[in-house]
Amino acid sequence: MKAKKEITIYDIAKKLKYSPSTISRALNDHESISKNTTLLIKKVAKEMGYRPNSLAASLRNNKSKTIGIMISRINRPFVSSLISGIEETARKAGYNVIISQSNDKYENEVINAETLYNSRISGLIVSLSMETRKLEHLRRFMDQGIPIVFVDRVPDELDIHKVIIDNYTAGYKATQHLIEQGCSRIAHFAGAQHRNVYRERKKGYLDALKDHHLPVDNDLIVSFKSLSFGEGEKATRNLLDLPQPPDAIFSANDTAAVSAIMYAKKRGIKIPEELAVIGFNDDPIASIVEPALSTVIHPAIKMGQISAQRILQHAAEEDENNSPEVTVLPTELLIRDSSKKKA
Amino acid sequence: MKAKKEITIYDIAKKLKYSPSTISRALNDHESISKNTTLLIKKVAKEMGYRPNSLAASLRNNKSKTIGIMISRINRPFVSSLISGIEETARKAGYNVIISQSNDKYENEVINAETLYNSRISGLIVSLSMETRKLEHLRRFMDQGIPIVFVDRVPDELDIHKVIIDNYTAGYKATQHLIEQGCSRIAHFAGAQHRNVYRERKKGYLDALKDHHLPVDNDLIVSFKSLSFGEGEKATRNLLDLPQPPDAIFSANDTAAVSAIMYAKKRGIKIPEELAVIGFNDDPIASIVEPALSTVIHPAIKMGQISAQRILQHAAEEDENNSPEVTVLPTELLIRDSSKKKA
DNA sequence: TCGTTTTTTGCAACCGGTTGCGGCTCAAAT
DNA sequence: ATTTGAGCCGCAACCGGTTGCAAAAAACGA
Repeated sequence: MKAKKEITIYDIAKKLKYSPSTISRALNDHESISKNTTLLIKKVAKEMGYRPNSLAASLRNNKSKTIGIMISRINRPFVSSLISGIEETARKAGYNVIISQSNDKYENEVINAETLYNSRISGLIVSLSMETRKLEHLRRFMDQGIPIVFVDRVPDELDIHKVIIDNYTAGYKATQHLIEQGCSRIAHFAGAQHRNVYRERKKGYLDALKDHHLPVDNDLIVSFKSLSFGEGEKATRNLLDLPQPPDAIFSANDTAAVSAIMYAKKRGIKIPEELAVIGFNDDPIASIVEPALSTVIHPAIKMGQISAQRILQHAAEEDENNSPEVTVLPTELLIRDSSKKKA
Repeated sequence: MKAKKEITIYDIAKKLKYSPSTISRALNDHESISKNTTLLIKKVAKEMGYRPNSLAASLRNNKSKTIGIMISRINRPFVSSLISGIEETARKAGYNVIISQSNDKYENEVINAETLYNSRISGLIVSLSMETRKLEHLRRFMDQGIPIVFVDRVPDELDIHKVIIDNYTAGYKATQHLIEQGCSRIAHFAGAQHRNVYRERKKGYLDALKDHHLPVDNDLIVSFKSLSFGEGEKATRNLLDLPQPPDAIFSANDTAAVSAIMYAKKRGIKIPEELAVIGFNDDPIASIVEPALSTVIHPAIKMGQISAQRILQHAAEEDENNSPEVTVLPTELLIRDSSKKKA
């Protein structure tokens, strides 16, 4: 249990009769150190088993090679894939990733922001909690020039970095697909409307109806709090009990869509003949439910990769030409059996 | 973009005419500082907007308040729940969590271990990659007295901290349940046998058969590489093509179990009448597939919480009475329709 | 009142890299 | 021979807390 002494640059310096500054510079490939010395120092460093103390460097630079992530909850398919993408690219660049969950509570997000700030992260990737409406808790990062990239659930502000999908078009296409299958009373499971993703999906839905001269029936638009399984069942029951029940549902997520399918089947409703269903996300459950759920593919891992790249790229540039970039990734409609009325 | 100056303990010291040492001690509730001064200092610190620079403290202590996690892949239901539990308890204690994925490659695990080590984490939680057979890459942590807690996929060594479930009993009970349903030719989808979890589940399966005087037929035991959906389908096909096909399957995970159900149904096999199926993990897909999959519940979040607590507790104790603890959590058999032959 | 104990606080070194600025060396230019 | 300058490298301060040891202050006892 004796803690073996760590090798420092001072040890290398002493051994090689160089100054610590030279060792430091050599290890960082500083140009003002000759090729030969650099090579020698690196060789000896390796031999001695030197490993850099990133804490010391971080302290000096007041910046740790770490990317912070703020998300709602890790154990959701979309989120964990997102993180997976971030972690992968961050690590390749020698960055660590630290994670904080808000559990969709604004309050937690504020606390986590503070903690992450104190950790001197060099960049922050945020997918907003369901509750969040203000960005005050993130102001500090901006003031300090710490790059923030918003991903998926982003604020409406314009001059910020975003990595999103085209929710509007996805919603439009999903609805249009249902219309093309011959559906005319299409219900929509809508998420919280102050979150861009759900608002855009709904807008796409509405415009698709409009463009195809279908009436908008507010009874068919259900506002969800969390798009959970239970909520989905209840909503489906209400819809099916309507005097004129819908002949299709476009749900803003897969969980609710699957619950609709399962509940409707229990009632003896034929899917997709009597009720076509399409979801959003392509969660694993989408391909398991029967009939398999048509859905919109969300490039979660890629979104994570791109978000991380933005941070890394910002960290690499010494000057701060921070023109906020908005990246919109394409989605894809994945048609399975739950919406395929025509052969 | 002007980086506002951070408040340090020196600023507080100057303002209050105390020395930085006193400030530092007061903020850490050091006993040798009088109650009054402590209170005063804390008040002023708050007023001035002081926030501790954990990097500096970490450097001095050569230990950052950070827990490292090594797992295979984040985007798997069990793993993301595990992390969720770790993150939650770690954060409550003021610790950060940094994550590294091995993608089930030993090579990556080695690299990640090195990176985490260099980050001066104060503890490490590890669920081994599928490939890992040696622990050399973790030796460094042990030598430095950095606590390691293994979770779920753990090594066979005895004198280490482990948080696991009783895979043997779970496997035994799952198999026994199938036997009680009247099944006599029970197949097993087994995972890599050098990983404790899969080995134990198989042992439970074998012992259950033995105890109920059922023969062990090696044709009915399929060795999987990764227990994936594709592998599951193929294995099921082979089993059903057998002269004497099985009347039940106990799969070491849900993915393969679900694939078996779906494939068998496609062949017109009745579940559970002709083929009873039981899985492991209770992934979301388990409750979606039809008939719903019986499975073994894995307390993933709790496992994460306990693992984190172990680390925190070790960090709290100044003396190192490191008697390795092994925590075995109970599992529960969740009987759904896929295995319910009798009413 | 004065020495002794206990409490409270300060000094200064330390953790391990990083970096502005200045110095030294040696070759090319004048 | 002297100047100039490019190439290499070292000095020393710095990042912001932490802590052993000693000193100062307060409390106590005789």
